[in-house]
This record gives sequence, C-alpha cells and structure tokens, in this order.
Amino acid sequence: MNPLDQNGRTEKEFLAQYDPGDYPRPSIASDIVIFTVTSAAEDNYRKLPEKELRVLLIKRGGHPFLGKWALPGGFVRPTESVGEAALRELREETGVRSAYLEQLYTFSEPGRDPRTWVVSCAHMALLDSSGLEVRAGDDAGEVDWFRLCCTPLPEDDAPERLLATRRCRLELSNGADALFAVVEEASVHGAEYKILDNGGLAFDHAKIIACGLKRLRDKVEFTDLALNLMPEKFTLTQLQQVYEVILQRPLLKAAFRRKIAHLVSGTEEYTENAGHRPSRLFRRRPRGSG
Amino acid sequence: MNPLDQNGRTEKEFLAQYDPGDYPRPSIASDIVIFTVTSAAEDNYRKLPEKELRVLLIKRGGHPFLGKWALPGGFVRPTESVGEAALRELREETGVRSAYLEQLYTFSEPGRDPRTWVVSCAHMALLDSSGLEVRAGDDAGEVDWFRLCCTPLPEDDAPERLLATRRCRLELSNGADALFAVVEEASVHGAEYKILDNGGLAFDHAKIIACGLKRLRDKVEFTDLALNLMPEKFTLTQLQQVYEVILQRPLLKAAFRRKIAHLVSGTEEYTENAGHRPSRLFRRRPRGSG
DNA sequence: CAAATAGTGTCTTTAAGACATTATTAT
DNA sequence: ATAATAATGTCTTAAAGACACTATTTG
Repeated sequence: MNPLDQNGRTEKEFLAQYDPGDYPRPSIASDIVIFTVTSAAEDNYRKLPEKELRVLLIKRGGHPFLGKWALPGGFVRPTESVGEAALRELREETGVRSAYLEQLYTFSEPGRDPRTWVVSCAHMALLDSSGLEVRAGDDAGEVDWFRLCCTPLPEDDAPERLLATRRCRLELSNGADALFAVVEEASVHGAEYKILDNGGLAFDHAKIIACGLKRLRDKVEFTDLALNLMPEKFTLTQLQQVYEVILQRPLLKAAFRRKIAHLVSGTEEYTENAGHRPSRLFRRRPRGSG
Repeated sequence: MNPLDQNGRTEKEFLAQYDPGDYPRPSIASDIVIFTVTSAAEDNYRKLPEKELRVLLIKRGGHPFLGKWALPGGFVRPTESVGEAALRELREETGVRSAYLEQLYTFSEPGRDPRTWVVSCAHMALLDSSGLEVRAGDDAGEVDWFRLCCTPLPEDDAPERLLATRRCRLELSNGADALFAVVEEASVHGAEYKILDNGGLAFDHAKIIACGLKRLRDKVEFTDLALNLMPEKFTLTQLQQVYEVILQRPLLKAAFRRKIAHLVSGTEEYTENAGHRPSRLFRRRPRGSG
C-alpha cells in the first residue's frame, strides 16, 4: 500500500524531494479557430441572404510576423488546462463566456515559432453569430472576422505518392485584406499538414485553420455540431444553409429535413413579413427527449 | 517587406534579442497506446483461435505510481515533434521502426502528474502482432501486453445531466495482473474523460486508454485503419475477427465482405491444412488501384 | 461421412437521392 | 396575379441486415 523505491523512500518522500531538473521545457500555447456563420447583406428584394463561414483573426502588432494575421491564442498557465486557456482567450477576444469548444490537434514541429520552443494545442470554437461583437483585446491591434473559403486543388500526378494527400487553397477575406494559403493534408496518421504557399497568415496558423475546417466538415454530417452555430430559434432553411456553407455543396431539402429531424424540435412560432410563406421556427432538441 | 515594430526593430533584430522570459513552462510528454490483435491459444480441434485486443503497458519501477502499470511514454525533446517522440518511444519499447501512428488528444489537467507540470500528448499506434517481441527498455522494469476489454455501464438515472455522458469499465489483464478502471466520457467537446475508479493504472492513463479505444472504434468502421493491425497476407475471416474484437460485436459475414471489398485485393494463395476448406489470402489494396 | 470454415446468392429493410407537387405569404 | 420560400409526398437508388445455401477441406 505504501511501497518504497530503490532508495527506500515512500512516494510522499520522493515527491517532497523531487527536482524537476533542467531538461529543456517548451512554452505551451493554446490557439483557437473560432467559427461562426453570418448572413451576407441581403441584396435583392425578398430573397434570403447568403450564409458565410467566418473565422476570427487578429493582426499581429509586434514581431514575429508583424502585420500578419494570426489566430487568437496565448500561453497556458500552470493552473489551467489547455481547454481552459482556450476559453479564456475566447472570452478575451469576443466577450463570449461559453461556447462549444473542441480540442483539435497539437502542433509541435520544431521551429514553428521563431522565438523559442512553443508547442501549440489547437482548438476550435463554434459561436452563434447573433449579437456577436468583436471586442479588441488589450494587446491586439486589429481583430476581424474573415470569410473562409476552401477550394480543393487537383491531385498532382506525381509518380507514386506513398501517402494519400490532398491539397486545398484557403482564402480568407474581411473586405480590406485578402489572405490565402495552399495546404497539403496527408490523410494518414490523423492529420499531417504542410504549408505550400502562404499569403498573410502568421506562424503555422494556415495548418490550424485547415485542421479546424476539416474537423468541422467531417463531424457536421453525422453529429449535431452545426446546432452550436445557430441562435436559439431558427428555421430549417437557415440550418440547411449552415450545413451547405460548411460542406460547400447544395443539399436536397427533403432529404436534409429527414436527416436532421431528430436533432430539432418545432416551436409554434413562425417567421413574419418575409415576403413569402412564413417558416416555422425550431430549436435544438434537448438531450434525452427523443 | 521588412516592417519595424514600435521599437524600430526588424524581425531579425527582434529575434536576436528575444528573451523567453521566465513564464513557467511545462514538461511535455508523449504517451502512446500501442494496440495489437493477437490470437488466443487455440484450444479445440480445428477451430479458429479467438482474437484479443491488446495494449502494451510498463510496470513503473520508481515513484510516482511505483508498481502501477503505465503507458509507454517519455519527454519530448526540443528537436523533435510530439509524433517523433512517440515513434522513438515505440521503437525503444517494441523494436518496431515504423507503424501507423495517430495523435489522439492532449491531456493537460493541472496536477495530472504529481511531480511537476507535465502536459501529455497522447498517441495511438497500431501493430501487426506477427513476429512481435517485447523488448524491455533500459529504464523499464516489466513490459507486457494486456488484453483489453471494455464494458459499457448502464446510464445512471441522475436527475438531468447537462451533458450526454457514458460510463464504461476497462479491464486489462496479462494473466498475472488484472487492472481495471471506470471511466466517464462526456461526448461533448470532443473528448472529456473522468476517472471514477482505478485499479492499478498509473497517472491518468485510464483516460488515455479509453480515448484511444474510442478513436479506434470510431474510425475502424469507416476507414481502413484495421488493415494496420494485419500481417501482409490474411484471410477475410481474420480481418473480420479483428473488426469484431475492436467493435466487441459480431458482424454478418456477407455484409462485412461487401463493405471491405474495396480495401483489399485477393492473391492466388490459400491457407492449408486447416481441417476445413482453404481460405483465400488477401492483402491490403495499394492506393490508387481501385 | 462429419465437422468445421469458405464463399456467395438473394430477399428484406433502411436510408439517401431526385424531383414533383401543394401551400402560404407580401407586394 | 406574381415571385418568392415552405413543406411534404413518393418514386428510385444504394447500402446494410438477415439468412439460407453451396463448396471444400481434413480426420
């Protein structure tokens, strides 16, 4: 029950005398891809506004990568987990106190931060865009939501790749700035990314954004993840638009409704003054009621 | 092209003078759940041997958790990524030079290591068991493969849980030692685990094993992950047994074969002297040939 | 032949895709 | 009425489940 080690010490004695030594230690950062889906300004009379997938970026005000755009993030404290650090960052940058948060992947390639050894634990958060106000953090120069688009690039016909790889071009724009990155993803071993080209993103954050988008796409089709992007009440067409902007392909209405029926429950409320037939409002189905 | 910061320095100058400061830094460890599937000793005449899912554990020879069993792992060096560290550990403990490796999750709860602040980046590796020899590492007291079983526990009817949680009991045995752990998994936020009971496992490694098993199960049904557990040539029944031992449920033969047909290609070789009809040998289908 | 596994055929069930039809509103 | 979206019905297609049947080997 209280075993002694080779030096005859109990665990308590061992811990009291433990010397962490001077092995090199990294800093550990928590970075976060914050997704939301917004409506584009509705241009035409009585048409539904288009949806856009957006990501929050912060313009770097100091070296390294001065002037480039980076994901929100910061160093983890010894008293918190990496997830708690991510929530703290989320709160500091957006004022949002709670949200869906999921750990993505830990990026640790030596040299990924030119300053020193920094391992980054990447997360994604999903926010409902209604009532979102970007609040500039203390140290942040500029903060803005960037529209995110991802176009797959054709397979290169390189003679016999060992791994199945896919390339895509990420494009991010906020109206003023247009950023891009070409990222190669090796589908083996979970997720291994390589940045082939990069216009305006700091660090290896293009990898992290690609990783977050992939996770979002992979999970949206067979989980209720998308509901975290919705306000409390929403129409099924709005929900379908969110799926479509994430998957970047149109879905068939009837099939979509069958598929997500068990995730939502209808209210007795309807939209009004929309220039066409009113649409029923739904809410997320609470757990266990199904 | 070469912007200056508030102090009028270029990035090069900034980096030359960069002082990492004395923020506290964690040690970063890479732990690894090494899975393999072995055949139980075949007891009866001309019957097929049963398959067992096994995990490699190491008995701790020093504090903390002296005498408990732990996953292979060790500290990451500044010149390697966490994945490279995991492969190094894998090689040291098993002699295997390459294998399927996938990053699982980063465990960072304060206090998870009683010595000091240690963040663990968990991985899983999949090995073909044929010709596997456990090689005791330098610092390892005992190394052994433990049969892994997981039984779901009934939902507790606690009044209104906020999160959907599932509980399961892990059982690990190597013949001499029998370990167990009861783990609660919150299916929200990717993966959040709580250890409710623990018999014989060191650190939070019960969480890591539960996390690895979940990943293995989730991915085996819609990827070719299981093929990493097979030798070069195998019968479809053997492959089905591997799926069954991972999923812990029987599969229908005809449906299974339809489903995995595109993952394998048949050879002209057959099993011999098995006491029944010979079985065709298959191999993993190389990429792009399909 | 008996015992065992190998391998396939086919009917049923379920989910998804495709598309048409009817309903309802604001101007 | 018209232009728009809302909502649902139903036929087709594809995949999975269920189960039976035939084939082939060794002892």
